[in-house]
Amino acid sequence: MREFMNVAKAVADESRVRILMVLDAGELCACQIQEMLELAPSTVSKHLALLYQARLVDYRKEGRWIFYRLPSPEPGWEFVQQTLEWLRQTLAWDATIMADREKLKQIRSCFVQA
Amino acid sequence: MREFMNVAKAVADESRVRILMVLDAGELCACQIQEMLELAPSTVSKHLALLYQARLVDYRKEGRWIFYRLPSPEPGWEFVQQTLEWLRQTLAWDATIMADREKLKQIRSCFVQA
DNA sequence: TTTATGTTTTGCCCATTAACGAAACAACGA
DNA sequence: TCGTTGTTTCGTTAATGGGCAAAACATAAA
Repeated sequence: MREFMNVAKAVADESRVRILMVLDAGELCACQIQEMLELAPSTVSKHLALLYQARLVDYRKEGRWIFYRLPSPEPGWEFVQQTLEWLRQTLAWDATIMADREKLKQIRSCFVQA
Repeated sequence: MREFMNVAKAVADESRVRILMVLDAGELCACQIQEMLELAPSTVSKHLALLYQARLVDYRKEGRWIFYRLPSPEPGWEFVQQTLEWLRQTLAWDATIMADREKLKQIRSCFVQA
């Protein structure tokens, strides 16, 4: 139950839901997510830490950047995938989510790795 | 998005999740739910009102009692059913939920309508 | 080494919310 | 009618949680 509640609370915030949905299109570094949400870096960092605690995102470090992505399926954590699937089905055509995807195209095109 | 967030916030509380799962076995009056959760009537009433606002429960009045139940499928609100299905799949074997079901058997057997 | 950039941690403020008790409301029974 | 029972509303309190800025941390470039 505790693990379920962690996940449920994680998706009970609009910013975090937007993060998950935009990561569905591929990994992003924290600064790209910050730019998309237009929130302070510390705020976004906290959101990402909470999503990681709930096992809803994974990350890798590369140079100065930290790239976040949705987790790959893991035995014993099927309900994480079910949660993501629930989000996809419910929010696929949501106006906010679609606008975020559009905005992200711009952000992606300006991003260059060293 | 607003409707989705209402549902997401509704299931981000353990008491409310327990209510939904126990209603999956059939309708209950508010006093039975109160007895199961061991919370003050006013607290449970507020939880039920919030679940109703999110369209996650429905109710009917009969005499002095108010019976709550899960909603039947409605066109345009498929995601409510998807949410309930997500809960069922995730929490079917949860210890808390199973204990609640057991406790409810006692509560049901003591309940007599006028 | 110093500077710049990306990220997280810390500390604080403000809004939200879960909890309760008391009071109000509703419906039945004596 | 008057109590009794079931439920909700209201008012208050304590805990939670999202937001920011500033400081700390990490890594790469100058």
